[in-house]
Amino acid sequence: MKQSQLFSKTRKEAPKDEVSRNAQLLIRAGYIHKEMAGVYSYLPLGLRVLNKIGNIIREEINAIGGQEVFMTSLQDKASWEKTGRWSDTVIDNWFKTELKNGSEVGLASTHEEALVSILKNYVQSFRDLPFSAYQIQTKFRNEARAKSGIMRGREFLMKDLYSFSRDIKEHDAFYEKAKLAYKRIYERTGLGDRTFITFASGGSFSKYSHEFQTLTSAGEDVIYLDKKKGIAVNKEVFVDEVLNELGIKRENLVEEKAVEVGNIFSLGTKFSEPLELKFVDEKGVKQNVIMGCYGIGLGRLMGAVVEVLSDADGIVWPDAVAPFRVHLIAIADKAGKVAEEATKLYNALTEKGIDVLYDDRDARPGEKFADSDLLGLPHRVVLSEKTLAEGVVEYKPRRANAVGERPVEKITQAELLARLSRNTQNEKTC
RNA sequence: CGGGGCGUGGUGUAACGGCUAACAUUCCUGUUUUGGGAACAGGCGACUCAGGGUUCGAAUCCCUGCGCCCCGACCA
Repeated sequence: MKQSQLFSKTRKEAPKDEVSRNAQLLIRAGYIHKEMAGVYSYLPLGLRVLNKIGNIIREEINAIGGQEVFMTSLQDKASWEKTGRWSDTVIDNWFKTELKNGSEVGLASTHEEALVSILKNYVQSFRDLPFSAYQIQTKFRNEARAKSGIMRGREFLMKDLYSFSRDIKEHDAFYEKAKLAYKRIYERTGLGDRTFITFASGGSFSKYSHEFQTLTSAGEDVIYLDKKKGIAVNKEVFVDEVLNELGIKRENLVEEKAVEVGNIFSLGTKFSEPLELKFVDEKGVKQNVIMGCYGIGLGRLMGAVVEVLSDADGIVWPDAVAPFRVHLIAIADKAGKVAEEATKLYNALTEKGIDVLYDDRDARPGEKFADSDLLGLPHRVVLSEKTLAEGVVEYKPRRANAVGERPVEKITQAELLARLSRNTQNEKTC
């Protein structure tokens, strides 16, 4: 992509009403647009990040057998009444609206009812189980107070996975697989070393649910982390009884602020029973299906990455989620030779399947570098009269640096290509 | 939903109740310039969130509504 064509623009100042770091940086860098409180549009750069995150999630969920579906946002009142969740006192953040004929519909905040209703047509026998389905879809939640930029909105993309098992043993096995898939997702999106599985309150069916909490001061949750064991306890279940049960010692815990970037939950028969999702077992006996649900908010995950991976100059995207991997910057000369060479390199990289944002704008170097830091693409390559004369390119990784520190390497184009393709391979195997 | 704060060009700010609402930035034109947000010249862009009221006169004071932000509660 040539930056001169990009539908986006950077700005020096963030809107004054935007306080959260993630929204400030993402707006300044032109990734998102705020439509109203808690409601954000994604511009081309932001959408690319969202799609990369979505695809990582897809790969990992597909790998444990999840099948992708796409359900509706408009929800039928009847099935929600059966589970007792239509009431505004039970779910206080409903968005509801009306059809022309006067009947009420809801805007989905989650999809247990919807998917179970579908499955009644497809699950009859023990032979139809186990299986799991997921989607990446817009959720609507009428939050009393939106905040934290894209980390807590009223409309947001969520990956929601639902599992359907014959018995608890089968459910538990899948639940453990889901845990591992989640772990890989956070590793691949760059949050691995500061994201911890966290025990949180469960429900009527299981004592605990598990959250994935990423340490950041921007988070809303308080957790108690055992760094050695790599597990944590949410404040909501932080009592001696729980600690004893989990074999965690109070003195090994540190209190941390964190953001919940994922949640997995054993549902038991909470939904299958009222909605009558049953199957006939080997003995011909009708049984309720055992369910689990597993959520990840894509925008929240993206916001968390920005919160955690950014510095004074801007965002520092990990390779796997950056909108483009390479930022190619041409510092133009009068003769136009640099632009010519940069275009060639841009084409060469693009042909190799490497995402490049090519800053071909007629702007001064300072502006280009400042924009580049703000956008946060992981690999910066600079071409100028100087580098042309030396037969090299300048390479600088966009990692968090000390203020004023700008380490630069001079390498040949061949070496650059080799490095970038090496990184691609690492990505695939990790 | 309780408490507090705030609404002025795209963005950030200014303006005693009193001239044509100012400055910076962005944007446009031109000259010059090209390694960390260049300089100069010219220009576009706001009936000051909406509606009412007070006043000779309102961005400014008062009322109502709407919106935004913060703290708290909530987050199935």
